[in-house]
Amino acid sequence: MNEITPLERRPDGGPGPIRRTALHDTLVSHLRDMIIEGDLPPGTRLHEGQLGEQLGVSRTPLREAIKYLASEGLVELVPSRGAVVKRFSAKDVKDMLTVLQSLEELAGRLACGTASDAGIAQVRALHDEMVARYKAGDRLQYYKLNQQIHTAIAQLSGNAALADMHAVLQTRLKRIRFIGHEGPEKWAAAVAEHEEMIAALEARDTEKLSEVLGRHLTKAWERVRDSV
Amino acid sequence: MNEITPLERRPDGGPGPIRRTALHDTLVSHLRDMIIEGDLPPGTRLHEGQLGEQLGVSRTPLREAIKYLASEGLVELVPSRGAVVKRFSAKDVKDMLTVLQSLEELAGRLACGTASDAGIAQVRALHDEMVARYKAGDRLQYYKLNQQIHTAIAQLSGNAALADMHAVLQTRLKRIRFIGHEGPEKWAAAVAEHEEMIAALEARDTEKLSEVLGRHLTKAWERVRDSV
DNA sequence: ACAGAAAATGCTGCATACAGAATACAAAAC
DNA sequence: GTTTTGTATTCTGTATGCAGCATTTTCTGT
Repeated sequence: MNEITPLERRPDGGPGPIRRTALHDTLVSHLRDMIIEGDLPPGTRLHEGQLGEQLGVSRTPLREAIKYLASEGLVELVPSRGAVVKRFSAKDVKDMLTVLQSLEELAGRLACGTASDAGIAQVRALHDEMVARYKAGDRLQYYKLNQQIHTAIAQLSGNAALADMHAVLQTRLKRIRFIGHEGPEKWAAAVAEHEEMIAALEARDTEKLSEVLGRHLTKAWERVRDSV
Repeated sequence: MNEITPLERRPDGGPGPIRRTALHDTLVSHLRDMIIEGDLPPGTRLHEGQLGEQLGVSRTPLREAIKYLASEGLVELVPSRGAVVKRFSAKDVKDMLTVLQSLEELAGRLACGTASDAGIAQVRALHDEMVARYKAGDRLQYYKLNQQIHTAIAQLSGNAALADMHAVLQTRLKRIRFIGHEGPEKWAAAVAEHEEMIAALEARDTEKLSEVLGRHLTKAWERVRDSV
């Protein structure tokens, strides 16, 4: 997608010493994005020397970031041969969506009980923004807000472990969703489902929300099925 | 629990060059065990120089292993201050068990449909072995086989993502369960529930298995509640 | 004696250097 | 022409060294 660019190591832009302490987090996010956005397609070997030079970072922090991502499941470590970007089969994706569905149903049930009105209002705000982006035809922003909404619902559950697991799966799936270009009618259906979701959440209708979230992901599978 | 001992870096025991390629995995497992078994209690700062010297490893691979464990959620990275063993509150544990329960119910449903007879037989074998350890009063082996059974059921689902998420939560909870000393009557109840589980699995009784797994974890919370 | 500031120590974060393993290539033998 | 083996290169795996931040200790002034 993009070219591989050096890391911005001085976020404030000013002179003076570089921010050393944030390099690890920055590197992890950067690599994660590069994988999600397709700069590093599945199967690519992560060449420490080369990649490090392109990013303007030495091998040590790069290796640490790669190990971190390996534990997240985005890359695979092969002894003596470095790391490669993990490749997901269609079954893998379906399996992940199955688990995600189960987690979101749980999150929906919990959220209806424990979420604050303010929290629900925030999700509503995200949703309205997303609909605006949809109407404007801005796919990228729509996609990002979509993810944010699902993440927000997971967090509304008040269950940190649940939000964690959800985030891990969501990250692994991001790349798939990123490339999944759905047609206009399917896109419209997805937006309609989201509207149902928010309504159920505002009504704190546990069963309804759980059901819609489940249905939403079943359809999500149909939408990406052919892209995998 | 144990003393901190140097890593065994030559698993074959014989002469010749040490197995270098496995160091990362070995270190990760070793540190994980040290955390689970209480050699590194929650809140402990992981001192790179000191810990590395005790393990007989230089700082670089140690740092990589720590970053890996950070992504697994066992340790927390504090900028400029290294890593500390993560501390879980009672609510954290309850939350993790809630998610684990949801995952196991899903696994039970899937396993009843897709598991092979051979796979079920293996779980039965583990169960019988576990009962034998129970009768012998061997708590440690009982505990380990108990974990293996739950892991095995997650794997029987045939859903790799599910098994993954289950394993992550199980690992985070291992320490809690390790210290949770239940009384004889509660122990007996747990064994009885396990017997129900296996029976339901062998009968491929989806609803029953799902229900028992759910109940089993609800009770598990009651058992550890006071230990946290 | 106490409070604040300055120096000192110890640790993390990053870079570089070195050793061993895997692979690629080339030359020789069949 | 094909296979095999030796060599060279490249990359990973590990160790070490240096610089900066955090904390603690000590010194100074009131």
